[in-house]
Amino acid sequence: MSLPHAILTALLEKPSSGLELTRRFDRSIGYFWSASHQQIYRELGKLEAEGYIRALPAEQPARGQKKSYEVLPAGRAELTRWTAASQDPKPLRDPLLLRLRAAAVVGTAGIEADLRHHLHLHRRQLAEYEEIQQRDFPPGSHTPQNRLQHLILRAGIDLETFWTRWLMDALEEFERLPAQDPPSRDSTV
Amino acid sequence: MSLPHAILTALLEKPSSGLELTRRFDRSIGYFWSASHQQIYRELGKLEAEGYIRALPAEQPARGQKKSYEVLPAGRAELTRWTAASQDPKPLRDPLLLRLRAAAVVGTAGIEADLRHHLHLHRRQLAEYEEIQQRDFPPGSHTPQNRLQHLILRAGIDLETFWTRWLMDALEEFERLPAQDPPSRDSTV
DNA sequence: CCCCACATGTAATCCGTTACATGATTAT
DNA sequence: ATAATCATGTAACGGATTACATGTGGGG
Repeated sequence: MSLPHAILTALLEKPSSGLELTRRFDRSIGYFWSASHQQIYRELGKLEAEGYIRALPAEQPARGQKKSYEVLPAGRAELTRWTAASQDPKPLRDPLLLRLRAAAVVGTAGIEADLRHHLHLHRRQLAEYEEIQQRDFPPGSHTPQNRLQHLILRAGIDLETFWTRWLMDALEEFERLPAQDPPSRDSTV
Repeated sequence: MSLPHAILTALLEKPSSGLELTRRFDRSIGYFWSASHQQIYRELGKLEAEGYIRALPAEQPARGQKKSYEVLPAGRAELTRWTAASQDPKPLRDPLLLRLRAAAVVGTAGIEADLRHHLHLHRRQLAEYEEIQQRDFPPGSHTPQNRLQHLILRAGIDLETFWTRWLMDALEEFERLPAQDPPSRDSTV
């Protein structure tokens, strides 16, 4: 149940139309909560029906016309409630680690190239975060709001740093590994 | 599309019944790909229908009776194919970071206790991983298979280490923060 | 005999993804 | 006029979660 609250947060920061939200979910907020435009439009409809947001009164009927939304008091209250409520962290779910585990059983053929690909993408993301850090959080800029935002960004930076290092480790391990492909302790195949 | 492959991997390691798989998904494999028993039973049905696995012939008809499965050659082939195929990493999705961002808008009241709770859980998970490391990967035990498994475990350890550190950082930040709750630059509420 | 744990499932709902549809505006 | 682009949606599907249902076997 996070998407509606992500949208409420974005709309509080700045009232927007569906497409503008979609754009913003490709940057800032999307760095840790992505969403497609279909999800966003559907959710905007629900939020409006529940009385959490409303369309800005600019008299646009329907399709093809821009339609901006703003948060109503009930929406802000709901977001406040959700922010303060306790939630358990979800267990980790990572396809790449799963694939490595599978590779330990059926052989590592082909996986190395993909590790390189992942490494490339994580490096790029890390560079993007570091650019943002230099631009938006120069040393000595700390209002309370800034501190929180910077804390969030640092999580992103540290996570990408972890993945980058771990993937380099993994690739090193693979180079040292005998290139044998299927361990095949199971010879029935 | 990872669950069926997680199940195939688990069944290759050891033929099992649905409940046994559920148990194993609460430990080892579940550390990076969790699944409920409902998901597992449904998926076992599909995998059997597709000819990837079969029930071990022990003549059990239906409900209440144990029913074990083993992987067929087609299943192993499919797992091999999937392991080698390239996949893009999914963008990060983390409700806690989202909540912090929301807190920067509607106030940080109540969130600190939950950060402590998360910290506790991550510390516990880290301790569990480290125990496994000492038990299963003592220094000097490196068959190729072991190296891969250890690599995967190290990812878990490093991730939990990251979260533990980051949460301690965050809590420190909160203590330094003025205890004001709603920044409320928006006074229309 | 009854209850509980073991074991296997079904049903309803929600969320996310993919593909497609439609209207309005602007440039050529 | 027409094509491209902006903008808002619909429909269909599949995976995950939650709640519930059903049957077996053993201990008290």
